[in-house]
Amino acid sequence: MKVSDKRDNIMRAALELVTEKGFHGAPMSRIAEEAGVAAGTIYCYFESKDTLIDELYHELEEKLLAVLKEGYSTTMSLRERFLHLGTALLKYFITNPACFRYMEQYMLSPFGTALKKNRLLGQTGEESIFKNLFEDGIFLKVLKDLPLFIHFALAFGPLIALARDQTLGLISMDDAQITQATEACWDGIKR
Amino acid sequence: MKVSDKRDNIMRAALELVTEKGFHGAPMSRIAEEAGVAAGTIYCYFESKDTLIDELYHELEEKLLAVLKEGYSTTMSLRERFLHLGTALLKYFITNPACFRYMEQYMLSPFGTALKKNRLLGQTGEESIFKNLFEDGIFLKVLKDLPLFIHFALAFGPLIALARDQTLGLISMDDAQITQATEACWDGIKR
DNA sequence: AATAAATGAGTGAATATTCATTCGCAGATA
DNA sequence: TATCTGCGAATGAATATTCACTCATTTATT
Repeated sequence: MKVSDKRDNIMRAALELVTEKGFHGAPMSRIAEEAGVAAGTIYCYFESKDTLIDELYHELEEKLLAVLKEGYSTTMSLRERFLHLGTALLKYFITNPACFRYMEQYMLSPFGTALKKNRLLGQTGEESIFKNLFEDGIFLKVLKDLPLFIHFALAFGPLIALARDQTLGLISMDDAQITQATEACWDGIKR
Repeated sequence: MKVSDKRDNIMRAALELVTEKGFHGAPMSRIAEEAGVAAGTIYCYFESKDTLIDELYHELEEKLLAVLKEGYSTTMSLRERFLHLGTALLKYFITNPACFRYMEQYMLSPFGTALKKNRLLGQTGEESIFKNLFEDGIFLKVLKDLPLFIHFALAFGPLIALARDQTLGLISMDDAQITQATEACWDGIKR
């Protein structure tokens, strides 16, 4: 087994366990077991459980961001840009439920709130691509003249809620419904 | 100290600690300490930590539901009914941040997902009042012809997102913004 | 005095992390 | 080629901590 394989296996095991049982249902011992690795080995790759959790989050976010950018261009109309990002986000979460559940748990934990506070200053991550879209829309008077944070809530809130219900197995959406839901979000933010 | 005071103090302490540090940052020993009570005393009132957590949630939900029903009447127009409920919900969460943060944590934990699954069958709790509203709106062709769960997501998603950001101290909304946000939610669900 | 309520040190299980030891193998040596 | 050597990677038993929960005892109430 190669060095990088071990790191990947640890990541995979952590993702799976945290997703299924939550942060506290994922002890390092079980992560190690699941990864086919000794308990101490994790500490060859990660300083602590906290850094493992952090690094996994940032890796997932990077992948998500890459997917959102696929086929995205600022030359499209604002509505097209929004629909592209919204449906891509929802579809990605639905086809990668573990990713969604991990990111959501992270975001609601002390880790995530700390991250959010930092990002209020210099914007990074997936948020800036949406920020640009909303700012353009407000300037061009296509979107309502509301604070950015309300636009974020109106756009993301429903999509996250749907992703959650779907990954929990409470509902099952098809592509048409995904589009309908994203269009309704647009109705919420558009002027 | 009266018997009921002790129970209330335990509840208050649990709410405060869970709100600030999460379920796992709220060990029974600290809840007892914060409540001014011995560790064993909690077990005079609650069978286990789990039942304490459950009972606290249901108590908070009951209070919230009572507030939402204040001044609510099905004789109002659908839009008025929705704006009443939406703004009342958001205002209540903003003025009771601990309540919001507790309920959100609960809902995302295994406790909450179990509860949600049960409620899919026989509807109870705060959901039924919204369910009636949405069903009326769809029947009267005032709302989009979408599955109920999408309406729930469109209506609650943004409000919850805003309540979260506000209770985390990331934003600060005034009454006008609360109304604007709720009106935008209406735009999302209306035909 | 009799009963009930409250106490808090104690118990055992679980957990994150450490560290003395082992392992595997890339080069060096003969 | 065959053997040795050094070293970082990997190990997993041991450690120290934390936690939910118990129960013999004390305190309050009637």
